[in-house]
Amino acid sequence: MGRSPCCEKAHTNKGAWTKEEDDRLITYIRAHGEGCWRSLPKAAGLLRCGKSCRLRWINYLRPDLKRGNFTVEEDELIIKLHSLLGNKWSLIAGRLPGRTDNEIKNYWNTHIRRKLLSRGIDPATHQPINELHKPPATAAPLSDLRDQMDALVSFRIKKEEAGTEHQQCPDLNLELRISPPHYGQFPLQADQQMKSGGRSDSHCFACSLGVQDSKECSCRIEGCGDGGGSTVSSYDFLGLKAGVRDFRGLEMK
DNA sequence: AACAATAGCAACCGCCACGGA
DNA sequence: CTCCGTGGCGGTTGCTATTGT
Repeated sequence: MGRSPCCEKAHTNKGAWTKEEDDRLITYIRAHGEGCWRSLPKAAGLLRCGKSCRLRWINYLRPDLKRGNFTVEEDELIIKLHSLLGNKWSLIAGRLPGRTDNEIKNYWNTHIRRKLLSRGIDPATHQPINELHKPPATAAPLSDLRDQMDALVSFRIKKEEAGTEHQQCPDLNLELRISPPHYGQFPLQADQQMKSGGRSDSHCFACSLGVQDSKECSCRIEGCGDGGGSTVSSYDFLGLKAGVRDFRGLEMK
């Protein structure tokens, strides 16, 4: 038994969306909100698979999208975040209000990669290309790993470097910090986290990145943001392997 | 003007994590 | 604990627009 397809391919449209399809999707989501994507196409009268609807909505139709060119500040922020997070486009998008992971991914591949290469920087490693020709180091000693840990933990994007971006987006705290799961302050949650392998259902991604009191913040911790349902389910800090879901808090209000 | 090459981006595909049964 | 359905993510594809010859 193979994996069941996400939709009945024989009866679904593919390719570019028409204006009418867009209208149907928008109308449906405005009326019912983002619900079960699998059943949405049928309910909305669309011959599309749920995944396709979700993608179209998230990447193109959402009302809070910021269309248009990326600013220099956004450029630099993307580069910094990529150097920290790698190809975690959804995480990077979470730090750029109004931008989608797909948009950022495309922008990276078409513009920023070339920009970095022209600066003599390897876009994958963010190291000077010359450095790549040095003989590879042998297994990193523990002290080096510790240094890298420290660097990650204390990594900050300086506000002054971001300049106008911060002024334009006061909610965007550019003091980005990656830190190990925080257990001490919330003993009950810590217990839940331990039981679920480090996951938390109440500590949102915004908080874990140091953007408490922001619009992105959606956890229910006192003194935190205004809520909205986004959660961080896991964040493999050491490997920067994030299984972060639904952190954008973009439900229709 | 016609064609080829390249760039840009929307959309698709396959995999994986999560949560509920 | 395991299985399965679903949503989400990252990589890739393919179409269209633009630029070069």
